[in-house]
Amino acid sequence: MSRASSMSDVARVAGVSAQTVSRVLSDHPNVGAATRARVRAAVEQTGYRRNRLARALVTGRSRTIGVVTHETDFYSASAILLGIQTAARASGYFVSTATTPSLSLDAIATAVERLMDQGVDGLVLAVPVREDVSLGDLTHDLPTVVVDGMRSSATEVVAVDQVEAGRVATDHLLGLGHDTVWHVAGPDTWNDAMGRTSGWRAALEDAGRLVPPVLYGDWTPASGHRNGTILGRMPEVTAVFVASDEMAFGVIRALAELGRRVPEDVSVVGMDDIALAPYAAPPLTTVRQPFRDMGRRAVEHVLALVTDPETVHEPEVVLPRLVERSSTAPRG
Amino acid sequence: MSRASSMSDVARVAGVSAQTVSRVLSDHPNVGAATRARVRAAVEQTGYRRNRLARALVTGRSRTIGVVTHETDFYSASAILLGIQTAARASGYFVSTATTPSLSLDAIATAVERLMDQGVDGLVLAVPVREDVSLGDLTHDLPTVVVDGMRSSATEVVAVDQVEAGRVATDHLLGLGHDTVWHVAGPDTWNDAMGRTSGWRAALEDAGRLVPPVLYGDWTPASGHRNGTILGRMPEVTAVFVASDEMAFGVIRALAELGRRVPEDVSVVGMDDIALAPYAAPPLTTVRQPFRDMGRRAVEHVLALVTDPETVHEPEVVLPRLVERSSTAPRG
DNA sequence: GCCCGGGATGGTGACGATCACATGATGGTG
DNA sequence: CACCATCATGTGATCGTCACCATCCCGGGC
Repeated sequence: MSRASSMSDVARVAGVSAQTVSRVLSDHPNVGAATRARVRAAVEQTGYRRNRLARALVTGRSRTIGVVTHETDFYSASAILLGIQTAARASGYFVSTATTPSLSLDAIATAVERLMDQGVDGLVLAVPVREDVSLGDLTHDLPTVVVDGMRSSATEVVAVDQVEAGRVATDHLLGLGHDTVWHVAGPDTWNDAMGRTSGWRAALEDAGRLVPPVLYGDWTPASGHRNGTILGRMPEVTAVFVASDEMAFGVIRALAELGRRVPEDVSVVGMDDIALAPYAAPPLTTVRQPFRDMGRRAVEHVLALVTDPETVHEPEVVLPRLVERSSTAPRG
Repeated sequence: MSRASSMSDVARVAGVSAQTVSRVLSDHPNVGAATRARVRAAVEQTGYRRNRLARALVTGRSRTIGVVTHETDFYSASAILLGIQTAARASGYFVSTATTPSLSLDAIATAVERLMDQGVDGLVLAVPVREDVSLGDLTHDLPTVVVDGMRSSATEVVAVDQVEAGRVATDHLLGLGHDTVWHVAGPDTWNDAMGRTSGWRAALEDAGRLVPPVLYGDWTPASGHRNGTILGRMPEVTAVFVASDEMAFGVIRALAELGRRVPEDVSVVGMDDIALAPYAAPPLTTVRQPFRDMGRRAVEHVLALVTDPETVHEPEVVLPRLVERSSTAPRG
């Protein structure tokens, strides 16, 4: 084809002005029924498709939202992205993604700028944004929702109650009779990870238990394995709360290598409830995170902000749910 | 801010015409050094950013590539997407994603149309496209590369040699002394899955072994578990080639539940080498797929097509590599 | 001294759509 | 029957950029 047909082509075929075509396509009320039908037919006949670029240029709206994610293949990231995709599509929006190789403010800012160059209407940051960062500076006041962030801050955040999540996991283990619970945490650059850690600590303190030192991982199963090797060598460790299922797989593997059985010798609770969690050995007790749902809600909220910048975020707190499987057992 | 600054704003500040600003920004040669500097300063001062939409409108290039993926959280999909993202960014391109809830031709066509509305310059289809489908009809002759497709077809495809992959896995098991190898395949709608199955069958036939009936899964661990329950009940099954690691987790779990040990009683080979594969119980022997690399190559090829539609695809065949871990052992 | 080539710049008109406003027809009302 | 509200449609300007062509100026060759 030499050139895609434009509105004036359609207008010519239908014998009306381009403006009328525009009205028909935008479902404007004030168009005669006969004209409308004629235009529809002409559109069909010419195979016309509205040019979104031209449209975006003049309206200032691209109907695209930008998503910044960390450049990893973690389950959580892809699940959130999936929720975002689905919700955006349902609302007739497009999704443009920018990954950032690092979590430094610079790298995130670069990703954001790339998306702004794209002309996105709103932004979902699926990366941790520290509380001391002014979101306005970062995003130049584009409607933005952060998926990993402190709910206490002024920024718009969609998140489950991570403190509660840490607490639920820990309480479950304490309830099984364990004296205390060890913790393999996520990187302290992530707000979600820190939230889980505080919940864990709070639960232990509330129960008057000893708070063991925190071990840190980087979300990868390999880092779980490293930490599992340490924990497995300490006979007093009977219960571990791991801040992600992927790390939990590593921990369990390391324990197995050291001859410590799960759950007979050590109980392990993960976090996320990834698709493979039920198929771990043993099936992993974990705290479910509604990733898709978070993505969906992030989109809904961004779109609300896009439509009306004055929208106030009502943080609906989603309570995480413990999914009990076989990696936890009463203290032997 | 009331309105982002435009080229004419910058031009006014620099005391030149908008055209000159455009030339400076496009690194056109014919601009005086002094003028160039002045314009650069003005750009800096006004915080000007070129409007990509307007640019795309007039040039007909959006510097965006569209990706169609299946709406799932499978590791493979997110890893490929990751490779695409990285490569696109490196080339200064943007990525817009559209997920399709089903693999029907209609659903895929809808996703493609959404992306075309977006004005993408090229397309990567990370979904299976049947050989009898005219890619041209689907994509209206937009530069397109398919990631899951038959290499034999006329379409532009980036893929590893799946037949070889199936063969490698099967040969490995036969080499360990197993009489034959059972197979849990992926859905027969996927070309990759079918390739693996043919490789498996060919390896068995070449070795003059009995070819057992194929069991089919849907890539999910749950489907692996279902099939594992069947296989585990048959004492004659000593070796299984599973078409994805995620299903392999399910198979292994089912075998464990039935009291069959891996690898002592049954050897299992997976496919993909997902991040969790080394942390399965036991660590999974599998065939590595270079997902990120495939994504990267898909982008490179699409961009070549965008630049020069006459580009001919040289299918560099990537040979898959067996990664031996502990889920396979010589026949006991 | 004249002419020519080419580097540096500016002006104009698309690109494809929408918006604000203008126009003409219609019909109901006092 | 004059008047105005309402609906249906057209006109012109505009969004921000780049392609194309015109213009100006300078230096060099003959």
